[in-house]
Amino acid sequence: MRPDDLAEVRHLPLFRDMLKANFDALMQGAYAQAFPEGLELIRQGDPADFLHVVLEGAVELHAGWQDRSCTMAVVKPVGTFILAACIKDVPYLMSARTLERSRLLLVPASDLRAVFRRDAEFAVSTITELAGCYRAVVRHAKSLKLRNSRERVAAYMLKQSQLAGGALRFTLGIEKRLIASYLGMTPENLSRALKTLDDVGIEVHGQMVTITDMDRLLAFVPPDALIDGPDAPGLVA
Amino acid sequence: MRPDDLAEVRHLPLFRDMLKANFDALMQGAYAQAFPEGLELIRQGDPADFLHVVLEGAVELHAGWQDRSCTMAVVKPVGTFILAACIKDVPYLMSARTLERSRLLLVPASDLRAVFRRDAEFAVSTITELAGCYRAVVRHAKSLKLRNSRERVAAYMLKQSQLAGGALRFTLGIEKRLIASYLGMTPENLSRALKTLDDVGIEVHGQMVTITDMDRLLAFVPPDALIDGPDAPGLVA
DNA sequence: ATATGAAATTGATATAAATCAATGGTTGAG
DNA sequence: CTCAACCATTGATTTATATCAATTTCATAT
Repeated sequence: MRPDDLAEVRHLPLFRDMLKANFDALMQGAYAQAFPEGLELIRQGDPADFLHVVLEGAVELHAGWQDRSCTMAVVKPVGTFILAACIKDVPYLMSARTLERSRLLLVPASDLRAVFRRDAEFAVSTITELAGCYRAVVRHAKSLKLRNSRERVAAYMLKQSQLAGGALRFTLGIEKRLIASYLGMTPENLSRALKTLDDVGIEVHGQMVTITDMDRLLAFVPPDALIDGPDAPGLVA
Repeated sequence: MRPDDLAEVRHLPLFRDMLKANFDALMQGAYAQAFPEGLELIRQGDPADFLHVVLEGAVELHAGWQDRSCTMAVVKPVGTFILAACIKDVPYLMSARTLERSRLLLVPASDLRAVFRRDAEFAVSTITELAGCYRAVVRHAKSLKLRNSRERVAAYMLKQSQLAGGALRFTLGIEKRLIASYLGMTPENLSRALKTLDDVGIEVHGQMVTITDMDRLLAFVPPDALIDGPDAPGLVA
């Protein structure tokens, strides 16, 4: 594991407030590893052995039932995933696969549980991180239940624009089929929705998104801090 | 606040492992109060001042956007809600209203935050509680994305049967319009879905549900521990 | 460059679900 | 007991979305 990785991990909200000795102990048992694109890192139902931290690349969290599956989130550097399962020592609810070549830090779940019992600051950070994750999923569920697919797409684009620093022009960064699945619709439906969204000020060509009329976009999907608000760090989709 | 309430609260997973002194201190600042039916206890967007514990009655958590709204959960005794907002000291993502006359325990959020900083056991309990809440919402989102409305209804009935100790006959306990909203569908659609579900072994008359053919029901919605698994205590719908 | 395979788009159609409208049933207040 | 209000149901219809099928586009490996 590279020293600058260590520094970056140390700066994560989850790790930055804990005692140095405890951080070092955690990292002692952890290891960084590179994985090729398309690798299934964990499968839903597996026992939760490691907290995963994305150092480089991108990881898709997805879930399946019967023969169906859907994208639940995409995590980019520097974000963590499956903290909750590790803490409760129960099976993962979601699977994870690399979307590109990725480097991950794997922190043994048992170490995690041991450390937050003796480091109050780390316990507080864990609480805050989990609360953030919880709220992110609640927002996702609200979006699914309160908006139709066209509105979800528009809100998604608006949010990506904000993540890009308010740019009116940005690239999507992930495949449209993943966005579609994340937003709870088919790729065909997303494609059609995007075409009709020029009515409200969004134009998309390939990976490039241009917001041609922010006022109309804002009128169409009034952004709501209680749905579109800031997520946990590293959580892209 | 009644002594037996106190005992019941003390037995909650969230509170049972903390030091007695700290529990007493928390309860010192807390107060129990009865509310009439249909009262809006909190509104989404409000600052999070109190952790709520349902001692008696039932509380609906719901969310709104534009002119729409939907039920996100129903909490019955003895369950807590809006822990995450209290911890992060940020606005509530959901509103809450009493479904019937209810008695609640209100614990000041600031006390909460102070106590888990000095009581490691309480911090661990909070972590575990939050992880459970997180997983409950993830399951809800998975259900919304992976199942159609008929399947969600069938799975809901199956789960209620299990909550009723595996009974093949049980009462719903909440209004159908709430169930519909919770499951992400209209009341009309729920009504129709229920009628067609006799095909797979479910019959509903009023509030009474009878599972007439468990095998067929299980074949139709193979229950999945990663979706239908046990929720946080007190979380009914 | 060209061939290959996956993603994205497009069109046609089917299905699921929402909406609108009307009716019947239940509950609680007076 | 009767009425009013709300919930639940039912039917007719519209709308949203999924599905199926066929191209086209794009990225990549050869």
